[in-house]
Amino acid sequence: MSEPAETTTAADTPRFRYTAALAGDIERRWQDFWETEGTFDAPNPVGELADASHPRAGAPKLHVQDMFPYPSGSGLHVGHPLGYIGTDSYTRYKRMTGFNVLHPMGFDAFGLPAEQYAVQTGTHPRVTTEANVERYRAQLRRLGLAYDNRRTFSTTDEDYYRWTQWIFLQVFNSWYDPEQRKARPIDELISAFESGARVNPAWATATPVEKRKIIDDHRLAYVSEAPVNWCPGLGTVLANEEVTPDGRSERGNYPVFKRSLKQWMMRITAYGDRLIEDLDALDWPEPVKLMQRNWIGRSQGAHVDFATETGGGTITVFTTRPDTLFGATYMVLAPEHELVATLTAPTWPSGTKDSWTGGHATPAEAVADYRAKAAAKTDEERQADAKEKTGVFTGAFAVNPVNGVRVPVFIADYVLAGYGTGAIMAVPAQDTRDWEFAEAFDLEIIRTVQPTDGWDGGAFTGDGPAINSARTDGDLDLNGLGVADAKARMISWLEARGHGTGATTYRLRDWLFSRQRYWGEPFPIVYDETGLPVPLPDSMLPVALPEVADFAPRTFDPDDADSEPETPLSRAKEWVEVELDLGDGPKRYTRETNTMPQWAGSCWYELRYLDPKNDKVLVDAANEAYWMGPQRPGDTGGVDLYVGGVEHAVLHLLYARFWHKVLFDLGHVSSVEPFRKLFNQGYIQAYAFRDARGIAVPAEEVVERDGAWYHDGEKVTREYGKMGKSLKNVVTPDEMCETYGADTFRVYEMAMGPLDVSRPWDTRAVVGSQRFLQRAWRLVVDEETGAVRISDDAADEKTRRLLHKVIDGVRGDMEELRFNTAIAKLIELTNGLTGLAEPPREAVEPLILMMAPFAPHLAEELWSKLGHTGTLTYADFPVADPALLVADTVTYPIQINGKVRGKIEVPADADEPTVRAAALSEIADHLAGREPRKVIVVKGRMVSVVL
RNA sequence: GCCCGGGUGGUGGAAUGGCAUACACGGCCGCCUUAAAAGCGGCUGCCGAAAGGCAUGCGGGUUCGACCCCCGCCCCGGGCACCA
Repeated sequence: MSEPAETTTAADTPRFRYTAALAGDIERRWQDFWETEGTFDAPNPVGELADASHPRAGAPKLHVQDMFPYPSGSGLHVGHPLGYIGTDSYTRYKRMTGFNVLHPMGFDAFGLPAEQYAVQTGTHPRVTTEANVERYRAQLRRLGLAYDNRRTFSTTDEDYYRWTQWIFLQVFNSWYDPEQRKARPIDELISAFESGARVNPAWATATPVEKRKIIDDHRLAYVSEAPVNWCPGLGTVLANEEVTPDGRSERGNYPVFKRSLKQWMMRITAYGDRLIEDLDALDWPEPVKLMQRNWIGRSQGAHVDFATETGGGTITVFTTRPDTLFGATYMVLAPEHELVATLTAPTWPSGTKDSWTGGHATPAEAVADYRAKAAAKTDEERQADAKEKTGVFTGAFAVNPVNGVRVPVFIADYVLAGYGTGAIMAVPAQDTRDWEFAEAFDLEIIRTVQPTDGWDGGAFTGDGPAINSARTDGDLDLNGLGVADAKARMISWLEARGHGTGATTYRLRDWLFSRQRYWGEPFPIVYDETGLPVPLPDSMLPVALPEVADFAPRTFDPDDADSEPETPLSRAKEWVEVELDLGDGPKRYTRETNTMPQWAGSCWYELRYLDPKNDKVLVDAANEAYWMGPQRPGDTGGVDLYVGGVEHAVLHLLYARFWHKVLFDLGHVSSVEPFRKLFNQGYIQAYAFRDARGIAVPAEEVVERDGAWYHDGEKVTREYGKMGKSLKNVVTPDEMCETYGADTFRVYEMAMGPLDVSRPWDTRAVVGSQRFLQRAWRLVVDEETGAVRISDDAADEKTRRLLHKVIDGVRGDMEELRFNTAIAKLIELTNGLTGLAEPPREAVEPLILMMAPFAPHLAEELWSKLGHTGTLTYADFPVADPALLVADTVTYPIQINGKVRGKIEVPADADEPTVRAAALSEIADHLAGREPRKVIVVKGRMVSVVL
């Protein structure tokens, strides 16, 4: 390396001080070096990226990945790279401990903002997106992040989305076999129907088109006419996961309506059980696992059939508490339930209470009125009204199958059409909602579980012995059984008598997979004259996005629920209408004009990093097995460490797991899960300031005086939140690199707290990290002359002990991602060395190696100044000498009744009686002749005396 | 309402049963400087002149000893919310 260019600084700043300018010079040089040398290229076992001569070829592997960013137009602020710097520090450390490290970075570049910008300005989304990606690359490069640059891509690259489309075809060409609990090729289902191995009564007589429909209904990707979330304001439909609990779009906050529309779906529900069960094997934060469990919402219980008296058919309910069936005193259907019309009685039966009729003369009127009111309510209003139970009696009665008792049937909006069967048996004694309804409508309450002593009334949902739960004929008696046993007994009775079956239901719905947008992956699907979908062969991939004049989907008045989606691609007429030869000669086809949701590209990118140049397969089996395969029996495989924000807990992470499992079932990957270990980093937030009018003022211009804040002499108020343009509190990594240098910025971000904790940004405090690096620099370089001032003499005993204590501590911290405490220890070591006239090489070299993960440019520079050639990337991380970790003397604090009253220093190997005697003599004054009641000596720790 | 996570100096944080407040910021004092900045050194939990006392959200408990374990409560952040 060449000597640094002379830095221009104030006249009296020492010429060789580690200033921002010098740091910038060092950083640029090393970034160029790393890039030219391909320093961070990780060798694959096979293929184009294999390299048997690499220092880590064949070494134990480590695959660490960040959730890749969407490259937004405003670039990075200091909060964005927190996780990237964390994984970079960790992987640089692991490289030095012998691992072959894969740490790639890419860009999730399809998505709404580029499209909306395109709509406003007419700029093609590809142009905007590529410019943003270049800006991100430059910003990340400047931070010295050690990526394997051969493995980077954007999801918008044709080479990439070609494989996204290929995976879609895999999903489309599969069905889920519940017996084998896995996806299988659709051809196997067709063969099974043909041979009769699987019985489908309609198959034998079906026409070819009908057979296609039957098959299409089994595919894992399918078109369905079903209620979906239609968002007129965005002009597109949305997945359930993209709709907020108050019924609005997560992006844009527009109203969302339930509309029945023909859309692509993915059968993620088939994987509900496996998605829940396999969570147990993952090393993920518990809250994220819990959110996924809740979202999937598996509940186990039974379907129970209730006969109806009026000939309206059988009402099937789902219940998690079949044990309480003797306490079912009424039933409720969702207002939209299909049996409501046929059930509703012509007149009010005798015994109808006034409160049940809603003031109407006939059940039909009451039902019609209630249904109209319920339909008019938005989800939001429905929730707001949730406290008060409403409903009306249908005039119909059903028969409780367990004891033959007649129970009235109501409709009420507290029962949801979309969950279970849309109908419930109501057991007020054991269900809070049913209790509230029963009180409001004066219905009977029969306890079937004995509440605990002192229960003050209300529904009892806990465990207890069953009561009032026996048939008079002795055929069934649950009394005395606990809830679990009673459930099991009841289910077997229902099954034996044909009244019901054990059952499991899910809250999870199938994944709505099509969007009415331009900037997304086109579907590799065309439609023939039957209107049924036809998959394109692999040879026709990629299906490239066509050029269009107008990128916008048709949007509507956000409240216009009856509007119809219209896709941008449908306007590219010459693209949509196409002649193809799909095996039976050239024919006219119509292309699918929806595009895939933004999640598609991020559903599998962890796999493409493994083998990004491969144009034969998605990922070579040997490369996949090496980087992501299971490491031992029972292991799920997957990325060894995946770092990102908790906001993707159910969206991205659920979809990616689903796709990965399909690919596993079809034999394309050996790992069962995409991400073995997940880590949620915290957020860096910032203070923002507003003046008296409530307008945000530039945060950097605000000064603090006596606990108040002022801007231009005017008092302003402070708030805490995200960094953003509108709050005028954005701080960028570029500014930090300019003012302090990238290494200082990196050290500061890692030192300011644990990686998983959110915290406020404080530019003023960055100088502390710069001072640390300056002190370390000064250990090696004379600031005035630039000469290396290291001594080759042995370190003194004290220095040596400090060094090895720090090595030991830093290794432990690095393994556990405790970067803040690792840096604190490095600062202690540095401070311990700065006092020495000539710092010993023996201690300085390990210090530099240990600093390398956090301040890689500085470390490389000092390493070469100490006479080493090339990079330290693959140098060995220091190892502590165990002999130097045990002290030869130990200081024991002495407590009297829990308060420290003295200290003694004794040889480390002193036995207990010696320590005890020394301690008692030390505190003789405090004892004043009294005999201690008890003396506890904790070896190596302390002495506790009780008076 | 239910389920998670958290509450430690002026600030970010350290300590997972054994000397509470490591490390850093800020503040104060000093060195250097014509001066300022930068840099370097010292002090800095609170009360108190000191001796000493008091401090890890609040109240109890277990223990020789509790920020740490247990019980009850308060506050902050997040998730879910009529899911039968």
